[in-house]
Amino acid sequence: MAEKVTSLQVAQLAGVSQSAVSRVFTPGASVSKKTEDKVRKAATQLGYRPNVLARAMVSGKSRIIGLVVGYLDNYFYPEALEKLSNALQEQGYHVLIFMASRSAGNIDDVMEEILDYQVDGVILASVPMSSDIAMRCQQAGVPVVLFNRSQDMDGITTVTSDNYAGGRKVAEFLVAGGHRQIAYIAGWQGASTQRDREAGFRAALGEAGQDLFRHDVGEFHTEDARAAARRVFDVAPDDRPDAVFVANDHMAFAVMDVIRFELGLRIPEDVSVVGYDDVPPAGWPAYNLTTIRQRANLMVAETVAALFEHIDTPATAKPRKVAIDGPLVVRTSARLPKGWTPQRTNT
Amino acid sequence: MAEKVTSLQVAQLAGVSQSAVSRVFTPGASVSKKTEDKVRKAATQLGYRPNVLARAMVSGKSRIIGLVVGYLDNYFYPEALEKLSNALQEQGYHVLIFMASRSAGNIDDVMEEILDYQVDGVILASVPMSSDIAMRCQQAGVPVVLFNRSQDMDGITTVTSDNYAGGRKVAEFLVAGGHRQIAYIAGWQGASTQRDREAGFRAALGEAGQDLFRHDVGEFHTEDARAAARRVFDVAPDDRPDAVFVANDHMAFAVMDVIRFELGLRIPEDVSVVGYDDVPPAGWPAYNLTTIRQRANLMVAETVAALFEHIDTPATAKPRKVAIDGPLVVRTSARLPKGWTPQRTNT
DNA sequence: ATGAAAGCGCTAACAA
DNA sequence: TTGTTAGCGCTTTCAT
Repeated sequence: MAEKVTSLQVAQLAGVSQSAVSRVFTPGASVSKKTEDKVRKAATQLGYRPNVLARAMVSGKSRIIGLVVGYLDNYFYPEALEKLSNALQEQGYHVLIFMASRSAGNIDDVMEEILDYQVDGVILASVPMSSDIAMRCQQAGVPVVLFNRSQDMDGITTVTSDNYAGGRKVAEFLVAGGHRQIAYIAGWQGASTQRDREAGFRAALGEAGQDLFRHDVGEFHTEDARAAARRVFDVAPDDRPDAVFVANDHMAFAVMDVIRFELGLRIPEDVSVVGYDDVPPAGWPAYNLTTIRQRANLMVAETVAALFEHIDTPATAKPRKVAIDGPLVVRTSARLPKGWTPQRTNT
Repeated sequence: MAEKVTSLQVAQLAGVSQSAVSRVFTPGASVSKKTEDKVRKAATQLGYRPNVLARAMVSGKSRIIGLVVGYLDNYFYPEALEKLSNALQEQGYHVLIFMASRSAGNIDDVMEEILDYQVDGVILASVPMSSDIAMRCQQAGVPVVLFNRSQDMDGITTVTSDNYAGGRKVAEFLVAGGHRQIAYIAGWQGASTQRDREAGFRAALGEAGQDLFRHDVGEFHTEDARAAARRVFDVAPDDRPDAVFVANDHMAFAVMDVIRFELGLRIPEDVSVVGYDDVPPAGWPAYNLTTIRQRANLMVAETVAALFEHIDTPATAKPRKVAIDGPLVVRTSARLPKGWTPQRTNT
């Protein structure tokens, strides 16, 4: 079992000073080709690799990014997590995960813990009380960016899709499709994503001269969404909405299941359904859900860029609110306005 | 912005030595009640928290567990990741994520990186070449456990569901259901999970006097599974299997979609489909997939327990292969043998 | 029970 | 370009 190899051992084998070894492994340090060769040879021979923790102690940079995530039920998050982690890895950073959800009682504890690791930055994804936590980080001098949550509070960088515009697009699409009794099933009201989607949706509906026909809340949870769907659709035919915008795909699947399999209604003939996120199952033929795409790649790229900006140039980096436009992906869960055609399935 | 507070500052404020402060924050050290009170008071006042990295340097324990994961497409992994992270957090450990998949070209690089962080242990989940990597860890003196992968190689602790037994159960269920032309759609052959499921399935089929009617490979990927489904089912009715066991749920959804929506066949009247994993969408009414449940909670508990055993008592901990039995969850995607009833949906 | 002192493995001035 | 030196913040003997 290969024991720990230190830079000192490498130095001795190579016949140079310990600092010479350090320099070889420090990008941008000045070492002669000859020394470098000797050191690399010795290092390889011994299987030496610099100790990240020791380096972090003295340099103050751990190359660790804390990622706080509430839950992974919504399949948008596994995707985002994977991309985030990959993007960070490419920059030589790594992700320390903190589940802020269930068991982990106190979110404050989680924050303490995360700061104990001297992380270089923090990404908050789908976390309740994001703003409080974000402030704590700021105060501790740790750069933060909120992923898929925005906050009124200034001074915090946030990256989201353009939820307001997305909500508008859905309303316009549904109105163009000839719907006149349009319902909305909301997510958790504490989430800015939910509020913005609803606001955009209502605004565009209003401009088209329509009011929301029905409103209910699914809290972003499957079971709550199911219950909401029953309240909204298990009614006399005349009271039934002819279309529903569900605040995210995760809930939309549950809503579709209730509509089709419990109530025996047809989609989209009896009811049009539109979701938000475009997670993979939305493209599965069993759902074929028309939905707003959240462009995870772009959101991740912006998040990482903003975070590094704050890390590298804390003085000049200013907080910004990035909202990335997402297209409406037209499939078959909602009636098509004239002239529209659905996208090919499973792209 | 609160600057870093050191134990020395706390010591000075409390009027004690720096070591006293250290002892207060070291479980099981000997400090008088009086000293402890003074220190805690000063610590709270200053907002002091021990620096995990510095502690790791001297103690040699980072309280970081490296989690290497190949991909998160299969929705079993987000669930496992969440539970794993929670379980570890409860023990005061945290998870450093390494995506071993796509972009990250060389898996060896990933391993180097992970060891650079002086992790106390490594969990490998769904990683190609697991055994090589695991050996590398062992050699570096870092405890490893393979999650949801097993290896012939001795000396490595692995935790899986009992894939062989699971495969058997499916075969027995399908045979009891009166099927006589039973197909199998395999996952990636490099995965022990795939091999064991297939082996168990074939064995029980053989004991019932049946041969596999058709065999194809879906590689655990949606698109490959779809293609396999077409090859297997888009044939003359007599050549068509009357049942198929798909190596995991993720592929089973794709297979069901092809069978129902491309080929217009009915499930389970024309074809019975059984999967493996029991991920959440399996319980969604649009699929209602009969499948073997992987008990994530148990698997996680065993994984964490085994890992800590190796960390805490490296001398006496011996490698073991844990295989956790998983029940067949009977839903409606496969014809019921006499006397069987489907479980309630969405449990 | 407590303090002093010696590092953990490394980077970053500072000289040379 | 290179070696020497001084720590980073903490735990852990070793005395007291």
